[in-house]
Amino acid sequence: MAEQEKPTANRLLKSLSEESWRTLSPYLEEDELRHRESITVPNEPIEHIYFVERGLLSVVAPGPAGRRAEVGLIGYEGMSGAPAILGLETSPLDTFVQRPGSALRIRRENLRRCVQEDHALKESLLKFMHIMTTQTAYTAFANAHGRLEERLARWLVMYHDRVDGDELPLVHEFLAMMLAVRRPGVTEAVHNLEGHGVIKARRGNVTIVNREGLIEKAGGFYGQPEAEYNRIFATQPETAKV
Amino acid sequence: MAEQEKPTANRLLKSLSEESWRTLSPYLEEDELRHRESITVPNEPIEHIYFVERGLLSVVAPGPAGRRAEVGLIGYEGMSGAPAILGLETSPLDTFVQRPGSALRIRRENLRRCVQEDHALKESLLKFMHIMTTQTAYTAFANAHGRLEERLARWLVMYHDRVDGDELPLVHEFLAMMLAVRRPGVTEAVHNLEGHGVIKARRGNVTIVNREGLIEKAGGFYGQPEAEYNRIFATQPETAKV
DNA sequence: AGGAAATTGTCCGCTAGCGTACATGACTTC
DNA sequence: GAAGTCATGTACGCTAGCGGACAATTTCCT
Repeated sequence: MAEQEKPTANRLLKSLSEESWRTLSPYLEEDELRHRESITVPNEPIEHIYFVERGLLSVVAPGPAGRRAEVGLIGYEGMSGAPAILGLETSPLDTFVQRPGSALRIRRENLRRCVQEDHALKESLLKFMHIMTTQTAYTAFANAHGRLEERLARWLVMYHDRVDGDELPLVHEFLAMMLAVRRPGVTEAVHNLEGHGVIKARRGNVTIVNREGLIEKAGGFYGQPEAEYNRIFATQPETAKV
Repeated sequence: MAEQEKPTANRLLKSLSEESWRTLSPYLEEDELRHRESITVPNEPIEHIYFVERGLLSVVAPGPAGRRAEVGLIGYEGMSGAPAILGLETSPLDTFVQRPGSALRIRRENLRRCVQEDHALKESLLKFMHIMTTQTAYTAFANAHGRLEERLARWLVMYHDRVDGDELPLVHEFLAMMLAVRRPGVTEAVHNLEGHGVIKARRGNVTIVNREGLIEKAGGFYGQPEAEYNRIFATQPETAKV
């Protein structure tokens, strides 16, 4: 089966071999991703694993005093709940719908069964897990070194990668939470980026005007995990055709 | 084989089933961990995977302008080069010896063969990979929210977890690099912690005086990945006996 | 012992971003 | 179209930590 024929927009699923797809597909069901819906609750059993088709998931590390920081962003290129591949029931991290859309989902037990009988499937999914780890590592890096404006720019580009179109429905308050900074700080940084003409901001919306310029504004903090994704999934024969 | 009998101090290896140990052990060779030795070079083939027995490895994300930030710390509880389990040849991250010691190491191709024929072995090692991801996620969290003193305290406790004794041979310059902060900032934070009597600092050395107090000084940033490790590896029958 | 090197202590002005509060503007609801 | 809610703009004093420089100290090497 050529990947174009697989009835999904998920890049990870599309990269699977025909056989792996046959293993998995009977258990996949279409599901809507509703705004702010919780996909996995920290330390509670993961029920479903989601292969995103449209929309965005955020993975967040919850800490003391209700503080949180985003450690991962998942779009149509990936899946939620990676620990489930390893047979783990839970994870301390929190995953929720950040931008509504849709996904193919599978029950944890079924995924578990699939990856146990289909080794190649397991390998593919684990490779995505590596990408997520890389993303998290570079988020730690950016948090340590990056200025607010750079981190914001990085984040906007990462968001842009994962959705159609240049209009990102976002409010400052939410950005502040994701970046673990103060809301007026975001307002100021948005103004600066807009002043440089790389984005255009309206109430509840950021539009990417000049993606390349925005990447420059990210000051070198964008790109490493993305390069890793392309490196790894480009060597899969099924994606090489894209 | 009771785990106590396995000739290794590595907690991950000790947690393996008798069978998995038999799969792996023929390929393991003792190796010295020399100070600052490079264990894996970013984007170059991983040659060996190290199961640490004594000493410490640091995993670092290298970024533009020679900037770097630590995203993982590995002692006798873990292993280096997790991506190799997945069949990946390389990783963008850097691993080096932070504190000299010794390890059992295995060639990447051999590890790969072992995990392909021994499913349970693969599962165990992958579970450690999950721990590393969790550690990285909470490093990102601490980098985003924590003050320098809190991050330093967290780091010292994590170091303390992974070595024998309370004497940590450390210079401020190095701590500054790990935490991605300015060296005099470390000096000041060390003084503060010493002023509270939780550590004692001498040239090239930090001694843990009051571990519990130090954890408090970490302001809630220490503990989540460690809890996850204990949760996951305590359910392994082999470690339950310890 | 004497000089070199490494490590730590300290100081300066500076900046990013905080915490807080409040005002303005925009969209929604009835 | 009035009231209410949500989102954004802005201001102010404050603090942590920066960048850089330099001095003091300890250890190492010869």
